[in-house]
Parts: sequence; C-alpha cells; structure tokens
Amino acid sequence: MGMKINAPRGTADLLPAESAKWQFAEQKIKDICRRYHYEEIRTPLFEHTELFQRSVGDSTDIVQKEMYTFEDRGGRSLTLRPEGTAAVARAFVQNKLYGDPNQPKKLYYFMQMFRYERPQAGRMRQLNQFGVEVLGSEDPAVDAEVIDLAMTTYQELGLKSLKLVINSLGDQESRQNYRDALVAHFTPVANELCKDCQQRLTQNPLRILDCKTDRTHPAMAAAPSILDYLNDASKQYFEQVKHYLNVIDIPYVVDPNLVRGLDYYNHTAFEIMSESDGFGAITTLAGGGRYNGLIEELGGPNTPGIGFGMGLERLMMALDAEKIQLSTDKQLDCYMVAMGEQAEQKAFSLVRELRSKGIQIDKDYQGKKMKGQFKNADRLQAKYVLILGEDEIEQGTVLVRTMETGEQEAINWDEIAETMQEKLQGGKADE
RNA sequence: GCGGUCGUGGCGAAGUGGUUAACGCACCGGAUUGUGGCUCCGGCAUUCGUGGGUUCAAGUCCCAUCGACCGCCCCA
Repeated sequence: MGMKINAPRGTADLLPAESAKWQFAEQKIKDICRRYHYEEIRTPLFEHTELFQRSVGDSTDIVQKEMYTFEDRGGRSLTLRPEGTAAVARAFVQNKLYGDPNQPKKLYYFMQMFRYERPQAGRMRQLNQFGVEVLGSEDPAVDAEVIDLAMTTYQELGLKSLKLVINSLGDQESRQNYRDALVAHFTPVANELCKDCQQRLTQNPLRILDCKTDRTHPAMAAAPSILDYLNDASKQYFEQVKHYLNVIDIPYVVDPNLVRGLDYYNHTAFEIMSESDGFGAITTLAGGGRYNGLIEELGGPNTPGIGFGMGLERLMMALDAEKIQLSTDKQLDCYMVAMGEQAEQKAFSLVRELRSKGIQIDKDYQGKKMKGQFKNADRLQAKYVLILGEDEIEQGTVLVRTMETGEQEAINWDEIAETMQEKLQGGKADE
C-alpha cells in the first residue's frame, strides 16, 4: 500500500450524501436570483495580491494574516481570493460593465473562498459562498432588496431562528468624524486597553468596538455611537433603508457596534445570524454592506455598490441545527438484472438504449449472481427491475418487475423503452 | 498565533499493564438451484495514528511527532 494522503487542513470533501443537499440548496438559491433578476458572474480563483490589499484594507485580519498568497513562476504576487466583492468589483471595472445600458448591474456568484485560519465548526480554509453585488445604484430600496434577497434565501429553505442586524457607517465625512471621535475618546485610556486595541487605535479605531477582551472596560460603554456622528445625508439614507425594510415586513435590530471588518464599507452594514440552539459558537451566516467608493478606488468611474457574502457551509449547519431536511430524491427508476453471457451483452445495450430515451437505469458491474443483483436493486430503492435471462433472450423479451408489488410482465425489446417511459410518467403523476 | 479534547476494522464502539483485541451496523458467503426486504448459520483487525522509551509483559504508562475535532481572536 502506498502512502496515505489526507485533504489539507481546513478543507473537506463533499460526498454524494451531502452534495445532493447542496445541489438542492443551490438550485433553490438560483431560482430566487432568477426571480429577483440577478445574473451570474464567475471570476478567477486567484487575483493580484494588491487587489485585496487595496480594497479589503491592509489593516484587516484578512489581509494581515489570512491570505493564501504565493508567487507564480513569473514573479507575480497572487492570492487565492479571500472574499468576493473585491474580485467582482475588479471585473466590473476591467470589463467596463459601467458602460452597459442595463443599470444597476445585479450580479450573483457561487465561489470558493480561501482564508488561512485555524479551522473549527463553521470555519474552513476553503469555504463556499453565495454572494450578490449590485453596482450602479444608490437607491436605499436596493439596500433593502439585497437584504431581502438574503433573508428570503434562508426563509425559503426553511430557517426560522434568524436575526438581522443592521447599522450605518455613514459616508466618508461621517465615518471620518466618528473615527476622530473614537480616537479622542480612547486615547486617554489607551494604556488600559488590550494590545490589539492599542494598535487598532491608530490603524482601525472602529474595530475597537468589536473587541471581546475590552468589552467590560468602562470606556466601551461610554464610547460615542456612530449614529450620533452621521451627517444629515447619511442619517436620511439610513432612515430610508429602514423604511423600506419596514415596508416589506423584514424585522431587524440596529446595532451601532456592528462595524464589519473590511475597509471598503460605508453606509449600510448588515449581518444575518442564526439563533438556533445546537449551532456552533459562530453564529454569523451572512454579512454585507454598501461600498460606494470601491469602484473608483479600483480605477473605475464613481459607482456605488452594495452586496453580501453568504457562507454555504454555515447555511447547511443552520439547516441541520433546525433539523430541516432538504428533499433529496434518491430513488432509482430502474435496475437491470441479467444472468448468463448472452443476457449480459443484451442487457448492456438495452441499458444504453433506455438511457438514450431519458430513462434512469443502472446495472451490476461486480459480477454478482442474481440474488446479489436483486439486493443491489433493493438497496438502491429501484422502482422497477428489468430481468433478462436465457428464457427472455430466446423470446426477445425482458421481464419488468414492479418492486413494490412484485408484479411482473414480459415486454418485447422494441417496446421496452416506451413502456418504461409510460410507467415512470404515471408514477410521477401520482405523487 | 494561543488553549482544550481525542486518535482501536468501512462506520459506531468496548477495552481501569497480563494468555487467541468484545459487541453492534455495514459488507461477503451459505440455507434458498431464475427473484429483493425477514430469519438462521458462517466469514470479516497478525493489530490499536506514527516513532521512541519504561516493563518479564503496553491498545492500556511516559515522551515526541502527526492528524482530527472544539474553543479564543476574527469572521462566511
């Protein structure tokens, strides 16, 4: 035996029992995207490292310690994408989608993301995300539509214990004023804060509010709220977003401490969490927000944008936690049982013919005897078994056995495809 | 980067230093010769993640190493 090699840490194989559920969920999500009129975009797995440094931000955890960065043979620094927005924004600029007469561009994606972290429940080094980006509109109704799309996705898959948290980071001016206020507030007590927060004070003061270590420090409770620093335009925008959410009956809580990790966010920020018991320590299912300066930052025209990323592994975990079974029909339509050299040959070509007529059918490839072949058929929950032996070869027929009832009838070879089509059609009509 | 728990057949799992490593599921063969599910009988780990050590004796104790899972930070 050769050396055993396992999948790298933080990666996992998706086996048939699970992939069937994923297919169901993905199909559902794609249908929702169709109804909301979002179109799919696919971008490369890796990008120039600089893209993420510039857009996500040098001071963020993602860029500082989580990127899979490597040098290719041409000496370029490339990075496996850690998130989707930067890549989609880059594609929008590069392909001049801002010139498309259809605006805003409403895009969705299913992509793998890569982050170098210690794996734990709901956290992988390679993860799957469904995400959405709307580029080219600053209508607060779009913010509500994007949030609605995410919430609807969860709801249509059956999740109940959801919490939507929203906040506004304001525009550039508001954000800068607030930042200054935070620095002024925390600087006098800087030496009482944790090491991380002392760094954040100069690099990314907003994230001090996120800190769990200093949660109990008196300065935290007394910290200024972003909501008090929004200028009139920002305040009004946030009010309208909330208004639109109210109009379509989406409940939310405003959390002024929700700042979101990435640099490009402004105005609306939101997170959707699971509140069901039996979920891991990580509760965030999806997160997103508005990023009005990003396209310009990446060399495009001034274009507003908003989007979210939704963790599919976490979606599946949430479904499990709420004991929701996605319907996966595993029943096999037909199974071919053959005995004898001649029958084997004929069975192989009959199976091929039935498949070409749209019928789902499988057969044995393990050289099993008839009893074993029937066991297979039973295990696969075959609705019908087609039996081909010496007698049938002589008569030019195949025996069709309805497994549930045990009834059998002989059908001529040239009628078998049509007969099975009818039987399977009829079966479906009953359901 | 830090902390905790744990590695026994395809899977679940017993085993508190002492002769041939329980049991259940799954799987394979037979009773059943052209018919599945049920039943009965039989088979299925020269070996306990890997390496080293202690001992007359190690799955069991010690050390190292690798791996998995969970938690912290942060997030999907």
